[in-house]
Amino acid sequence: MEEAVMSGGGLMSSSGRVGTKCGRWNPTAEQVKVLSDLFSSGLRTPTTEQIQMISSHLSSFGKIESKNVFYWFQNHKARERHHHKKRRRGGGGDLYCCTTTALKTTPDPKKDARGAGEATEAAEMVWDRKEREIETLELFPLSSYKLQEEDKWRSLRSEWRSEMALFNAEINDPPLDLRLSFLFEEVAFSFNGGKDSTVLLHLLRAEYYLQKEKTKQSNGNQLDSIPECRIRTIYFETPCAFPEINSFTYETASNYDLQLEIISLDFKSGLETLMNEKPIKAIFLGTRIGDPNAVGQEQFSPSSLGWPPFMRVNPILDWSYRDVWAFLLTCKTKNAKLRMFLSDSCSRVCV
Amino acid sequence: MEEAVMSGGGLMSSSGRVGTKCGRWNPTAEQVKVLSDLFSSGLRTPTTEQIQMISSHLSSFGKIESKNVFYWFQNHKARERHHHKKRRRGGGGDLYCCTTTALKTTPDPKKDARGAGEATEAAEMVWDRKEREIETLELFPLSSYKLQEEDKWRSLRSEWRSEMALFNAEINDPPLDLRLSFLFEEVAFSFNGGKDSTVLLHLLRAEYYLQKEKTKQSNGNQLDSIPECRIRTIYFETPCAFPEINSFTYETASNYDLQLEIISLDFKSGLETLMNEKPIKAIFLGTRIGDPNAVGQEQFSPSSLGWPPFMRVNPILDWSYRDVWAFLLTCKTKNAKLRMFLSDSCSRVCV
DNA sequence: AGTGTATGAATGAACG
DNA sequence: CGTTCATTCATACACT
Repeated sequence: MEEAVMSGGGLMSSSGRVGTKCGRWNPTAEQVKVLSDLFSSGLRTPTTEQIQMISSHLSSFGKIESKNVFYWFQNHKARERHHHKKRRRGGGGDLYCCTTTALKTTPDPKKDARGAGEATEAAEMVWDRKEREIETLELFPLSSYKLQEEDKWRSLRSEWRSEMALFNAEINDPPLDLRLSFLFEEVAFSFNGGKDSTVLLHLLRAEYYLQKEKTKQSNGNQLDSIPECRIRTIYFETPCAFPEINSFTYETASNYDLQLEIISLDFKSGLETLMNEKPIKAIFLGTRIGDPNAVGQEQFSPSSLGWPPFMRVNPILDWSYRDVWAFLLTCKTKNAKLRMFLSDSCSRVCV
Repeated sequence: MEEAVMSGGGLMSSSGRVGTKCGRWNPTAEQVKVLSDLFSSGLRTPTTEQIQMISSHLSSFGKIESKNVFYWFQNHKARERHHHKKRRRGGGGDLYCCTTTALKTTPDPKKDARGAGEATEAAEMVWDRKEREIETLELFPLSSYKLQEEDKWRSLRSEWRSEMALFNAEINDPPLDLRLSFLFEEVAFSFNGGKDSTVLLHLLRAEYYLQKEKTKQSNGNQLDSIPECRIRTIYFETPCAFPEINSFTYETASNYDLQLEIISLDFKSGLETLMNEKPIKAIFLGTRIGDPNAVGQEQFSPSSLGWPPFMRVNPILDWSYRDVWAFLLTCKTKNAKLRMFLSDSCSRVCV
């Protein structure tokens, strides 16, 4: 009984759809988020071109066809209307009648819970295009930071770790692990000279060297020196930036041997150009909660529509201002001397 | 965590859902019965209006929303189809393959069992809108009949009681207890002059006085006389009734000081009018198994769709014809002289 | 306490 | 565009 009835299609790459039978499209959490955002922005019946755009945009977050987008909007629209009708009529003296549309367009609380629960799972799927045997990198909680002054760090790290644990316990978000090979292949890092992205830079470098060391030891190869961390670094050069920021950025880049890829004018098309040269699946960002463009973002958030499709990864999204400062001071970063110049309005990029 | 996420609406009566977390709709046995009846009557995809009607009708038996009704029919239909398919396909050499549709439209044997098992529990919940400390009235088995000739009664009662016990054992239906205060508040009695409803009248009066006596004794108040039993009595006056029935009905009513509320033409709207004046949660009926309108009814059966919502209570549903006669003869009711005029087709009312 | 079944809820895919 | 079908997820409950 219970045969795999469908799957009439030919040989499609065994997309690691988790528990589902793959008979039909199963949107990832990111795809749903983009679609919902568009819907709540007012989009109801996208044109064919729009459907094409959205579909190709979303294809970065998982298997998808145009018709899926088409059906999604059609269903969502119809069900919104249906609910409205039911609300209006059944609104007699009954239980649920409040909340016009807003509550309905945003996913149900229950679905939210589900989405949160599956977030990492879905995010993992995006990375999960390659083999599994590779060592992983735990970003939450921070596993270790061996670059320097490891001892001074320990207290702070335990403090953070407890914060993380609390946070994770609250949102039921287990540590995210990313795979190093992918991390340094199709992933970029957005550096803007600000405190937050500097923190992120150190985190990435720390993890890089930590993992490299592990690999080296397990290989028994003690002679080769660890190659420098050369994560692809993108600098969105804002005209409003203070000169010090720019100079600090370049200085830092040379300090850490970063190959800055500078985008100055049109961020979107500039990024597109970069991604055409070499694909980018995800970009690490120093966004923190409270940032103007952090609204609606989570640790993993698909890029907004209109932008090239990629995953925005915000590892320090939940870091507090104090965390950042403690981190940087402990790191004795040059960044400290620039603190009076940094303002929130200029220190963020990318959407 | 795990708040009661939904029920965005305001103050809803704390629907005393038993063990469930109320996360989702949990239909009562009455609601399921109505829905199943409608389904087995052929209804598969009710229109929006029908859904509204059904929903508001069922809201008298417990918390319910329109979407619950919608989903219920959708699921029921789909699962019926699914089972059909499985039957057809898996017809290989397996256990159960016979019985085309007929068996499926009627509720599953297992579901039947559950329904029976929960019937009293759910019914109790309907009554359970008030406190619990009040004395209860056992209708099954008949607890006592102290009006008159108690002695002559005893044999018959024990006989009945054994029948009841057998019956109860078979359908696993423990004695139903109703609460007096509710019984004589939002409950009415349908009297039609027939033997059965006359029996029921005596039973109700008997229980009334019995309980009153108990209360009086426990209060130590021996002086006050017990007030007359004034249960609300509804008479559905059928034009086809023999003149003798009508006259007997009125005579009986005056004998027992009943305030007859007469409904003659349109039963439904007439009943609605009555219920608007003073709400009626349940109506006692003299329906017995074998009556034309007894099909599908149980001791507690929600009113049919199209009727105002109330609970039909059929205390003597399982009484035999002989039981009724024995009862009435022993009671020396005037009813006896009318026996030749009563026909089944004219002696039933209410659905 | 784990397991299976029944079923409420949701939603993708389509039909007319 | 409203409606309906098919499939799947999630949960309550029963059984052992």
